[in-house]
Amino acid sequence: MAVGVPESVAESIEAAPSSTRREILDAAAHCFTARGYANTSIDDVARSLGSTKGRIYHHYASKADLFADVFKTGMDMNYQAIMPAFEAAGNVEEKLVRMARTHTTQMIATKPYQRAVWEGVEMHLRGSTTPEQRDTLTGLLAHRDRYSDIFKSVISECEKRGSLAFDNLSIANQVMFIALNSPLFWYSPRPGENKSDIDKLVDQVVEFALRGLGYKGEIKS
Amino acid sequence: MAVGVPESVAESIEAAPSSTRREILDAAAHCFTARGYANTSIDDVARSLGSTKGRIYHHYASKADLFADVFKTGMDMNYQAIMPAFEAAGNVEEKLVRMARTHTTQMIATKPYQRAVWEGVEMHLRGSTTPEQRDTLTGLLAHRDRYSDIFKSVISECEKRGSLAFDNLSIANQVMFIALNSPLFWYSPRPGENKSDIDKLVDQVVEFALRGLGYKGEIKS
DNA sequence: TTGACAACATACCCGGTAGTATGTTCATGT
DNA sequence: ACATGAACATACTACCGGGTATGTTGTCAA
Repeated sequence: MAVGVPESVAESIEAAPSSTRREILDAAAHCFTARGYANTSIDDVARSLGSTKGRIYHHYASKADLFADVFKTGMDMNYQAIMPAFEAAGNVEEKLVRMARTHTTQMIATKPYQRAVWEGVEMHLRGSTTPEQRDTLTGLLAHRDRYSDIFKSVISECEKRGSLAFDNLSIANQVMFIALNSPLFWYSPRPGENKSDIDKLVDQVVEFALRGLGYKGEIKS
Repeated sequence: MAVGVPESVAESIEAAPSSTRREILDAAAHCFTARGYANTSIDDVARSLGSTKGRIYHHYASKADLFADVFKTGMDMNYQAIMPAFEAAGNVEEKLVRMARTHTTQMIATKPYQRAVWEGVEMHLRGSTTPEQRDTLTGLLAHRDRYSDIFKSVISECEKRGSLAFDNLSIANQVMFIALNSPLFWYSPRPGENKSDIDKLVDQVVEFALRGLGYKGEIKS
């Protein structure tokens, strides 16, 4: 299996949303992470914007649509963050390390969006209420699966070259992602924290994940 | 810091609930994991029992109380599963391996309860609505923190002895737990699956987690 | 036999929330 | 100047779900 970016991925990454939509998205992402999707009312999002429902329903047909846009925006940000690391020169191991670091850094930098993505995945594992929501979520999940497959292919290459060691590729990929995503559940910004502090956190997480995959090499860049 | 079981832990582990309460708990745990706490109505739980609200509200004062009992029951099951591994003879490394295997096996065996525990932790990270709920959850979380501390102390011992290597103890513990808990998010029982299949899954997860902590020794028992 | 209580079922209330229907304001093209 | 539509705000409806108030049934002790 060749390591390549599916065309469908690049095509489905959309341009940055308009300023007002972005404002709504930011507020929605924060509310969703703060209270969860089900416990967040549209009025909550509107209140945190200093406006009313009308504004949101003017731009989104339903609460589910708003959530879907948060989800997709979060995933798009991940693609854009990861692609340079994926396309850069160097051997597969260096590529994996860079991708892992970028991904984890991204989880911290855009945490509200990424928690929405996480909750979206959980909602899909259950059965979302209406069939239409189901279809929308399935499309979004396919988007995420392609993202996951990019990592999967890189990991598989490394394993073939003997720089990683694990039993089952899918399980290894799953556990790795959960480890890399773990800051979503225990990180919250400290006052007076700088980029170097975050880099140290990322280093620890990435080292854990790659060691878990059986990596023996150096990780610090 | 000596490795020991706080007395408060042993005391707060309660006897198995009565048969009818256990029946309600099982149904509630399944509904909560299937649809999430917020999306699960008391009527849903009652319907899955073939009865009505009245039965549940006769045993529990509120939805929050029902959830709290699911949470506590799940944690109690964890304690009871882990204790033999914790108190058994052998060096700290063997103890850690056995505890990790037991914990992960437990995540799979009692998945509905453990997902409720997970959601309870997330609910606590956010701000649960009423102050009373908040207090109840805080008490439950303390229960869970003590459980986490048992692992933490064992890990710390191993690190002092040089059999583990990581930067920050708390972060290492967090990421390890999330890795060990990961089957909660990707495992679902297959038809015709036997204990040996599950053991293999557990082996992979535990190997990932301990390698992530810097463990170099053997893991298979 | 009966009183009392546990273990439910039934019927109802009511607050919150998604969604809608209808203003209102302002900018822009003609 | 005026029409038009985008971008909201306001007011309202309908429903769902947590919680309660009130039956109903069986059991068991005295």
